[in-house]
Amino acid sequence: MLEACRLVRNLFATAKAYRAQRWIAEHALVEDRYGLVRVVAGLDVAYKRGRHGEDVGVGVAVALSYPSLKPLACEALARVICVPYVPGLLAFREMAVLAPALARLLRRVSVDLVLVDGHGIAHPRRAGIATHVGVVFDIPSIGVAKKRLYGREKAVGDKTLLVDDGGRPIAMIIERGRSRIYVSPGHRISVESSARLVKTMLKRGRLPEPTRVADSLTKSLKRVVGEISCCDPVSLRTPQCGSNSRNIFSS
DNA sequence: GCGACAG
DNA sequence: ATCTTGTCGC
Repeated sequence: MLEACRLVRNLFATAKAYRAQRWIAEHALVEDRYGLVRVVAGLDVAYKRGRHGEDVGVGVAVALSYPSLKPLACEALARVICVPYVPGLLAFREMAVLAPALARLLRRVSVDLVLVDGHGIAHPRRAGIATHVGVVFDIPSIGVAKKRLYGREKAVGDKTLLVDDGGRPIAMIIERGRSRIYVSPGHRISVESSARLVKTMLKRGRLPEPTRVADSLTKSLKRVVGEISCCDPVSLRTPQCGSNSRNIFSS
């Protein structure tokens, strides 16, 4: 079983991944094509080491009301991840858990916007994980990253942007004290709107609420995930959210 | 050849 | 991302 994963690892073709990303980028819309925002989803993945050295990914998709930012629903699952982390190819490693989680969340709630942990078009091929999610689901998405991957900084007025080789804006840097986050469009939204919306979701800590809650849930859930031997997704019991118990999401 | 390099 | 000891401060 471990050999099977090793095989997949070796077969992973960077060239084909690049082709797929060029396709994703071609289909990404960096304009404001979203409606009234009532529900925002946060996506994140955490990892734990399996008994035999495999990576087990725990993916979470949580829906929050907007602008009140109260948890409404959450879907989570875990599975063995055979794709290695390669800078620029993060989506191929995390989509395996994020896609099923988001798909199931969308079955329960009508989501207007998705915040993904990672970059959107602030990527060497304009196809960061937030763009993958946005294009694949054809849903407005924004990438929120803690570190830069691509692009050079450029001060414009009182703001700092990230621009590509052609000088085109690809992300906005939002600074809070000594820390900063990189906000870039994933799909169906502009750089300006991405930054404006994310700012309205900054509550406590460094990340916007949907991302912070997803991150918190992901870390809590991985502690209660048992051994997973196959690559098939395993559903995770999710904390009840909404009316009565939103306390679980506090931390 | 030498850095840079999301999570 | 994950691992991981000690330390600073409310």
